[in-house]
Amino acid sequence: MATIAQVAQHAGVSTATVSRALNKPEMVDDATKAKVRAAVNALGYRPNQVAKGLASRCSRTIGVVVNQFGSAYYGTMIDGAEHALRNVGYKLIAESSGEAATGERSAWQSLFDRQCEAVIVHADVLSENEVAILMEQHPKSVLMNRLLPGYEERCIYLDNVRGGALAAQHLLDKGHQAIATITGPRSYYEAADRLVGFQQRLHAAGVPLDPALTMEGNFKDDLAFDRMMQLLESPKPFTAVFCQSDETAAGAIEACRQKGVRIPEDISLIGFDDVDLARHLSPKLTTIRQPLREIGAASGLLAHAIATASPEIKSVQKIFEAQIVERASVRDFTANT
Amino acid sequence: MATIAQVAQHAGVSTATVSRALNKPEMVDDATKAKVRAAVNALGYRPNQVAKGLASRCSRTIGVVVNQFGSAYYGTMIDGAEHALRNVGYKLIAESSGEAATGERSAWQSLFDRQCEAVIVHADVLSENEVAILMEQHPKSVLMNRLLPGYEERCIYLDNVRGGALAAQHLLDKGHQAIATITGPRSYYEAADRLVGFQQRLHAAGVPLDPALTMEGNFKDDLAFDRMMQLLESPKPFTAVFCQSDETAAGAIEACRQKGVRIPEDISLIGFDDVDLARHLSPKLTTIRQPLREIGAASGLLAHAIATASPEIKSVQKIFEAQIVERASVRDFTANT
DNA sequence: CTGTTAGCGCATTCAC
DNA sequence: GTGAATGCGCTAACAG
Repeated sequence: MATIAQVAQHAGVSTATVSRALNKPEMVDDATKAKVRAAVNALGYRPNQVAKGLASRCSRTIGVVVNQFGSAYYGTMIDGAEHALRNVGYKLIAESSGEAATGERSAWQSLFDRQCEAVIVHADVLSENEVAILMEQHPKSVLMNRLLPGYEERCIYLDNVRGGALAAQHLLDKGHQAIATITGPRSYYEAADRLVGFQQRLHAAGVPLDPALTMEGNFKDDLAFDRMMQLLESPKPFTAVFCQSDETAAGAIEACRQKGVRIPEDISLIGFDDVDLARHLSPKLTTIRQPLREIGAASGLLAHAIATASPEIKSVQKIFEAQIVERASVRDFTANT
Repeated sequence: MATIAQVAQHAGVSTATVSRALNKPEMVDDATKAKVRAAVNALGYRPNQVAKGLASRCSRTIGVVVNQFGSAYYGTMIDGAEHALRNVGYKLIAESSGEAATGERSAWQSLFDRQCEAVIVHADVLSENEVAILMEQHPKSVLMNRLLPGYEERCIYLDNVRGGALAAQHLLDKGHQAIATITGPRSYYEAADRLVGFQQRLHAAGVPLDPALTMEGNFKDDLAFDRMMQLLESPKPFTAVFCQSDETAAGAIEACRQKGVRIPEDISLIGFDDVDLARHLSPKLTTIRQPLREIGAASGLLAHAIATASPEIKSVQKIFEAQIVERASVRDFTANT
């Protein structure tokens, strides 16, 4: 590994000139620039970005912490953030938290220890209070796909209330009147918001949501399977169920299959997220799409704006809207009346 | 951000002592250690890892480059690598290449520029020659899930030939005699190897693989759909198709559905990978499992061994074996004879 | 336009 | 056991 000093010597100039030739070409004479370039090529010199960062106090790096990488949900957001950042010449460095509160906390810290100029956090496990404390401690942080009241300016999130309402509206439009739901973990704000929106819309239409038909899941298919079984075995009749994630719907479908219940003829299902899984399920899942890639990109933009203290902080889109993606898992009762 | 100098001043000692108290506690008196600790807490001091790396010339960081994050395939491997590295006190920093050769090259370089002590590369697009050149240029690199002849010691990979053979064997065991296949891109070595193993096994059993029933896909579902349509519309009869990825199988299933072809009654399907998708497909997909997490973990271990020039380089497992996961997409002709 | 002088924050000699 | 220098590789004033 050649250093800048060696290049300088080889080119017969000072290290400062080499540095300028590389970073501020307009400040240096063409002739010397050529000499420097020649030396750089001859030695295969590559600037040490770490030293550069130390000296200039700017690392051009932004960190991101997620639960895990092995899921399309997180991966898609990271992809979005990475591309957005690449466009402005920043690098993204990712760290996973291992789905533990201590992991989230330490990853958050550690990224700043590495001189990230800002960090994007997808906090799943940390409580609202803990997140608030960390947001105070690290002002250059942005929350990805999470709303923390009081920190709206540093949050990129989906309007989950409207997402839930969308699901309800679709079901109502198709003539459903007896509706069940399998939510996410009660402690997750997304789950709570989706449920609120869902209930409100139903209520507004004079269709109450029976508590006995409201099940708490955890966004995973295994538990969803159990919940759907319970639903199917309960005496309460229903024609549709709103699943708060596509994976939840996958578990529910499996339960229906085992019970010999047809979808959508007997029971209609609507999911949430619209990850790849949704279109591979059978029947193809009607779902509420979350623009994950865009949410990731916005997080990247916001983090960059915060890092550089640019006024763009205000102009980046922070709230995203869910959209319905109609496929084949919801029966239309209004068609054959 | 407090610096080590401020801590030293606050504690009434030298910066060297602070450094030692933190990194080599046994070399410093208990009393002064206490003073240092107090100062650290009082100022909320956190060592700057970048400066630390510069001074000690070891960053305790390993890089990884993948095509994209938004797929479970890459994500799972990264998770494996991250956990393995975390156990040995190393950090993983990931960069995506955007599925382009220049991207792969530049990500590879850039991670070394950031003083990664080693980098793990999942090279998809780069040609064998180009990868070989880069492997020479950067001796501290390991290839993840790819075998590059001549560099076996720095490669972690699946025995794809055996994986292909496994698929063939399973089909033969179930009594299939007329078999089709939809491969990955011909230029990918995995695809070629899987096909070789598949063919050899078939050949050994006296069951030839008809070239007209061998289609080139790209591991994605869209193209697989088209290929399966072609297969279904061709005059050649067949009872099973080996899909070189689960997503390929998903596309094939869709084609069958549109054609009214039942799986596995009319046509049997076998996939490759065993990502989550496989068990959510309908019917549940019988597939060849690739231990992605383990492959990622081994890559992490090997990269760490190479970074620290430890003799463990030799002892980490480099070749992984595929396994068959039987589900419900293959018909058993031997059962009802 | 270019060279000299100072650091960035820390670890690591070498004396004491 | 501890402090005073020195340097990691680079950028950023300040002169000239």
